[in-house]
Formats: sequence, structure tokens, C-alpha cells
Amino acid sequence: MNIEKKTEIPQETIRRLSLYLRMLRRLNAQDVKVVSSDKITKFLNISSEQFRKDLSYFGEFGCRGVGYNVNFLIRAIEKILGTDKICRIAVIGVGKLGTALIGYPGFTDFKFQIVAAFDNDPAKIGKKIENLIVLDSADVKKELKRLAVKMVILAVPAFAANAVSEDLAKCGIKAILNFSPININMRRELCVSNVDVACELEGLAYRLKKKMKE
Amino acid sequence: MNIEKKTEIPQETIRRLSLYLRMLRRLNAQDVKVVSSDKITKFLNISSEQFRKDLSYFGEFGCRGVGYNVNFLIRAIEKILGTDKICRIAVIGVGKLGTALIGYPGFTDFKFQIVAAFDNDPAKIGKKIENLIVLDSADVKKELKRLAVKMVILAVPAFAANAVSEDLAKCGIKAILNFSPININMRRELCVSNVDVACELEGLAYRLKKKMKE
DNA sequence: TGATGTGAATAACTTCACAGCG
DNA sequence: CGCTGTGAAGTTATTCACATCA
Repeated sequence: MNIEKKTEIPQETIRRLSLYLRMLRRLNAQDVKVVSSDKITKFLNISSEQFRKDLSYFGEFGCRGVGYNVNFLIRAIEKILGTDKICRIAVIGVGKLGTALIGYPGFTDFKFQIVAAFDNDPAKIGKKIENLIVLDSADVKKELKRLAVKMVILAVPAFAANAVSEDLAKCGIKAILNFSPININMRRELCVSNVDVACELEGLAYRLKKKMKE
Repeated sequence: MNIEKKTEIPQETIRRLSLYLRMLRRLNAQDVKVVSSDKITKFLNISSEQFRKDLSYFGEFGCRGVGYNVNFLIRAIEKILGTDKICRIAVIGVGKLGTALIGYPGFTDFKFQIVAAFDNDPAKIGKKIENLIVLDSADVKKELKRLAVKMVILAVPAFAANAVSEDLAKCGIKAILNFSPININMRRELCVSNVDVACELEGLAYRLKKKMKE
């Protein structure tokens, strides 16, 4: 039976799996071997039923009356997400944000590897950032194919984002994490996730305003 | 009648309002005066009904048979979000990411102003980043009160995030945009929005894997 | 006529309540 | 007994279908 197609899996379930994973890694680092759904979700603002339901879309991972084996569950969720194998990533645009992301320390524990950086600014091409030589954006197609990169982080200025994403789609990129403040044109064959600082701040501003009124 | 309490407003509606706003500003920059819900949503992967429904929670903003006045709608949405007034923000942690955010060019068009930067590293305190002198984290309470800051961007290492957020809550901060790779302890009086690069990449990895199977 | 605005219908998600099992 | 796993119930969000009005 196709375990992942029993029913459609909620979007949010996937996001929460990431959170569970992070928490589980923390527990693992603290040498916790077994943990209950209550414990895992205690600091995540998520109910334990939600946790169990989320996992239930993919199978059974716990021991009734006992809880979950931390190590086992980490591997299981990594496998579900597809992050059990090394994932090679390129960064396009090495302005301040792109540069910061290349050096991002939050990837420890993760199998994400940044293997290339690109920019179209001649002043930046050839420079070294962390362990990477900045490549010419003009060579994106050639280089990404050579490096077998499937996923990129896009951190170029707004005006360039759409054109770059078109190029990326053409050279076989399937997933883009977009930090440019623009909603890039969604082709159906492309997975895009937008991180938008201004949107987040606006959301906070709204909640803040609402809270003040109460 | 309390226009915002007719019914509860979906979380996602607020996020989408931000997207509409961005699109409207782009149209405005192109000197478009009036626009239909179809046009606005065309490049956003959102249905026009959704757009109209989202606005309907807050009132009526269009002209039947005609569409929406771009300028008027921009102001209306800004007012809804509470971003029609200048919003003063502090950045805590001026590592690479914090520094990049201070110089973030995506805030043009917005009324967000970064008015202070803090770090606890003596090597960084007193240095200048963009137009700001980096202040000592020890003075957060005093300075944020003085500067009337209600919202902060948190970009400190994971291990420090929770302690800092506790401090912030104590000194009257009401909203945190958290870039630290940790879910900070949600006090009820605090609005928190987490931006988590690893989670986003994991989400993409999952969608990528799923797409490959099809 | 042509677009908006909105109740009603549908779909998606979460919570509940409890059966199942170590 | 305790904690997991899960249908059913309840809640929330989206889509539909059409009344409305410049």
C-alpha cells in the first residue's frame, strides 16, 4: 500500500515535521533516548495529538505506552522529508544576504551543502567567500549541470529575480528558496518557497496592532 | 459595527494582504491607476475570489464593473496592517545575517526603520554598520525604552536566542521576528514570527522528492 | 455589461475521544 | 496503566455561484 497517498498530506504537516526534527536533534544532543509526544511538543506550541496525527500520515513510529525512540524518529523524518541524503545547493547573488547565507551556521546537523555561488558583478566574480569561488552568473547553466545541483537559494535584487528564475528553470533547477522581495513567476514544474522579510514584519505589525486593541 | 470582528480573520489573509500590497506598489510604480482583482492576482498564484474575500473582511474597497483604485487600495491595506505609520525596529545580533538585514534594501516602500543594533561581542560594540553604532546588548532594556522600539529582529546564535527573548519580553518588546534556528519560547504576550532557512529547505526537499515520484 | 462583494457549499485542517497495544 | 494511533466530530478556510451595483 502506498503509505504516502492514503490521503493528501497537509502543507503545514511538512513544516511541522521540520520543527519536530529540530527538537528531536536537541533532545538527541542531550542524550535523551526515548520521548513522548507530550514532551516533544511542549515547547513548540503544537498539541501532542497534532504531532501524532502528522506522523500517522506516514506510518507508525512510536511504541504505545512508551513513546518514540529519538534516533529512530530523526532518521524516519529525515527520510520522509528526503533530507537523509546530501542535498547540494547553489546561492545566486552574493550581496550581503547571499554572503550571510553561504556562511549560515544553522546548517550543522543538516545535509544541505552549499557547493557554488554566483553573481553577475565582475567585482565579485572570482572572489572567495567561505570556501567558494564566486562564479559568473552567465555560467549558471553549465556549472549547475556539472555540479548536479537541483536546488538554489536566490538572493538577487528584486528587479533581477524573475529573469534569473526563468534561466534557472531552463537549466533544470527544480526548487528555489527565494529571498528576493518579489513573488517569482510560478511555473508549475518549479517548487518555490518565498522568504519575505517585509511580509513577516507586516504580519507582526498587524498582530501587534490587534493585540494593543484588546 | 466593529468591522474587524464580523468574523475571525484567517491567518493567511494577512500574509496575502502583504503580497497584494507589494503587487499594488509595483503597479503603482508602473503608473497603473485602476486594476481588477484578476489582474492583481494573476502572478500571485491566488484566485481573484480569494483576493476579494480577503478584502471583504475589512470592508469594501472596489468599484463594481471597474476595479480597484491602486493608490487608494495601497493606503487601505497599509492601514489594515498598521504599517501606515512609521515602525521603529531594532536588530539584536549583528553577525553576518544581522548585518545583512540592517542593510536590507527591500524596505524601500515600507515604513519600517531600523533604529538600533545590538551585540554582546565587545569587538562589535561601538562599530558602525550602515548609519548605526552597535550598542551593547546589556543596555537593551534602557535603549529600547528610550527609542520607543516595539519590534525587534532577532539574529543571534541558537544557544542565545531563548535568553535574549526573555530579556526582550521583560523590557516591553511585543513582537519578534526570529531568524535564530530555534523556536523561541512563546509567551502569550509576545508576537513571534520565525524565519527558518533550514525548515524552508526541508520543505522544498520534500516537495522536490514528491514531484520526482510523479 | 463587467467587475465587485458575499452567503452557501465544499474542502482542508485540527481537535476530540477513545480504541489498541506494549 | 500509559501513551500511541486514528476515525469521527468540529472548526476553519477556500471556492462557487450569483446577487449587486457603477
